[in-house]
Amino acid sequence: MTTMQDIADIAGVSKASVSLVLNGRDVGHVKPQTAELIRQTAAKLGYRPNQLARSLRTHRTHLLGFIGEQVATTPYAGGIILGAQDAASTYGYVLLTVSTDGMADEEQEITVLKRYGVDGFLYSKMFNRITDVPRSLADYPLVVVDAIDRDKQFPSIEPDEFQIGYDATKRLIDAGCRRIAYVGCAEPLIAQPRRLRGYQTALSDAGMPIDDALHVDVLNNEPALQVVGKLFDEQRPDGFFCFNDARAWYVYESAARRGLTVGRDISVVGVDNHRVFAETLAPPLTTVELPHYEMGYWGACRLISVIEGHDVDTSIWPETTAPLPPLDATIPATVHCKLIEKKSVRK
Amino acid sequence: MTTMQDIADIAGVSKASVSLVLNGRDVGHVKPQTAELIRQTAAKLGYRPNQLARSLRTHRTHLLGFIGEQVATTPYAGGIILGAQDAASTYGYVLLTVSTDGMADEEQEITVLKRYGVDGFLYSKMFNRITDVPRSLADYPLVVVDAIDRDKQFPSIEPDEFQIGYDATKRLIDAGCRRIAYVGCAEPLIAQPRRLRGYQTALSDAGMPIDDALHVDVLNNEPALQVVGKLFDEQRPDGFFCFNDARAWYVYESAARRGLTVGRDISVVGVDNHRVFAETLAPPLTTVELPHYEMGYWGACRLISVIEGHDVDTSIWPETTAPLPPLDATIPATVHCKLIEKKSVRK
DNA sequence: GTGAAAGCGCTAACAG
DNA sequence: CTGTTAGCGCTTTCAC
Repeated sequence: MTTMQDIADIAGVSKASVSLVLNGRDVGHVKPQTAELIRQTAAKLGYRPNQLARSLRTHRTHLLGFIGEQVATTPYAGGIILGAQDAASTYGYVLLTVSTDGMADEEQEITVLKRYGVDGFLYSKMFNRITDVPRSLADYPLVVVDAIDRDKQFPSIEPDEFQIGYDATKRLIDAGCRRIAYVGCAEPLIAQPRRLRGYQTALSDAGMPIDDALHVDVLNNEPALQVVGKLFDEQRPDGFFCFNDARAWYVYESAARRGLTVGRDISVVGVDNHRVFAETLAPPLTTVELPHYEMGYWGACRLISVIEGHDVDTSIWPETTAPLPPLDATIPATVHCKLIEKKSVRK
Repeated sequence: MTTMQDIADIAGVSKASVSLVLNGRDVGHVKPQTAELIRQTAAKLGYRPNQLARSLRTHRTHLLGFIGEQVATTPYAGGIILGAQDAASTYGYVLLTVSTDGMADEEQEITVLKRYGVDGFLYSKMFNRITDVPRSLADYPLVVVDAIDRDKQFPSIEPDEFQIGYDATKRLIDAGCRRIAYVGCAEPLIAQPRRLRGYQTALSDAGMPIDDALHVDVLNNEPALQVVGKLFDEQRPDGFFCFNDARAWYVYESAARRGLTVGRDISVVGVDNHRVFAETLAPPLTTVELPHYEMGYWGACRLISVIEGHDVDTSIWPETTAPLPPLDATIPATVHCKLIEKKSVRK
């Protein structure tokens, strides 16, 4: 393994010069000629910087602690991880991943990550909710992903819930639906009121009335099916926005029991975030897909920008020669969602 | 941040003694009395070892490089990651995760991981195949997960493909099926011949004939549906083992076109590894679930055992007080699969 | 038993 | 401009 000392010896210069040159801080300090010599020697010897030694000195590791959940049971955590990793990789960071799935002790995992000197944390949940960030994380740069911090102490990144409601409803309107129901969630989720407002705004924008009778919020249980059934019988909606796939299931089931065909007699758009639907029903739902990858990506960007004080470190040597993309204040706090067309909406 | 020097100063001993004690190598070197004093001082000061400094000295980081793929699109990578992390965590390691999904440059990611001094690599694929391990990894401890190394140079861990074929076929036999078809994969996959042998062995064990006419291998394309249709018409099977969910789809579709109901007229068991099925069909398949978590878990165990020469490092201080579980040669090379019962098999 | 001292590979002051 | 020096926090001989 070649060290800076080796390079210094062979090039006949000092470690210090080598360090300066290889970290791109040579201009005005090291003669271009010697700098070039150093660079060539480094390349010839196949020098690879020892990140450990560097970190020990600088107190910066370029390590991001990623704390996730439900990593094994949904593909969503994977999406977030991948997005975060792409961003991290772009800016010269790496993810130290831990999952709190089976873990009794989140704190233990946090302690371990701290031991490795992570520069900051990505604290990620699998659906948008208000969460308590462990106090042990308070001193670190941290970004909450797919959730928000109860104390609003840390920046967070969430899906654009309003837009979800708006887009889905718009799609139903475009499909020709005249009586569009909102099948929501009776639990106190962040997303619920926001999606509802999106739904209502889409209706208003289209000059359609907002009829409270078309709005039901249900839990994930037996009575839910009756409530939705009643909605079918009393209101006869021709379009449904479903808060998630569990809610979509009630709509599909109710439709089936009434001899109605989804995609012909009624149209359904739902948000796919619990994977129940995809595994249970056919044909698949027209879906508003939650932007997990994007949240991971922008979450990591924001974290890095916090860590670096909005100044990207360009001293990643020698693999990265291209300048890093600028990382500035244009990082979004909410992310739009894609609408995935399937067969459940009339053309 | 408390360092060993701080402890030494306060306890009135030397750094060396502190190091010995806190790493559990004090017996016979440090007087029990001073050892106790050191431990108490450390606890009082809330000492946390600096893993970076330790690693710089020892050339051991307790970092495992995890190289995965399809992290964002399937829940399977997540399963492997979680399993690997659980094992890692148990033995005092952490996962440094990178995914090669969108990556043009796997090598770049590898270089980065090396810079952090990972002790070894988990090289993971998302379905069992023969893979080339990047040459740049050759000098490191490495375990291939859910694949095998073409050069058989590295240990690997795979699903027990024979058992998959055997269990699935056994299930169909138990369900009363008399003519069980094998709908396989015409691509050259490792799993194909092994599952086929499992299928054949299960039939033999049950005293049933092996009829080649009941065995078709298809690609994932249009003709496949015709081949399976022909199988239905000419052989009239009453049970189907499907290589994966894509193959299961051909069976479901063919059945539907002939007015046959899965779970009543015919029974179907399949291996769920491409998620196509789950998103496309109802009712869900009776499934042989691939043991992703387990492969991750045992893969990490094997890697750690290679790294440590079958001797687990117990110097994880101070959080881990309980002795680590023994890590020995009982690590499996193949992992059994769970059979998940759904509605597609007659009782 | 215990402590002093020499580094691991790198960065950052400070001389020259 | 360039080299010397002093560590970052820890482990590990090797004297005492």
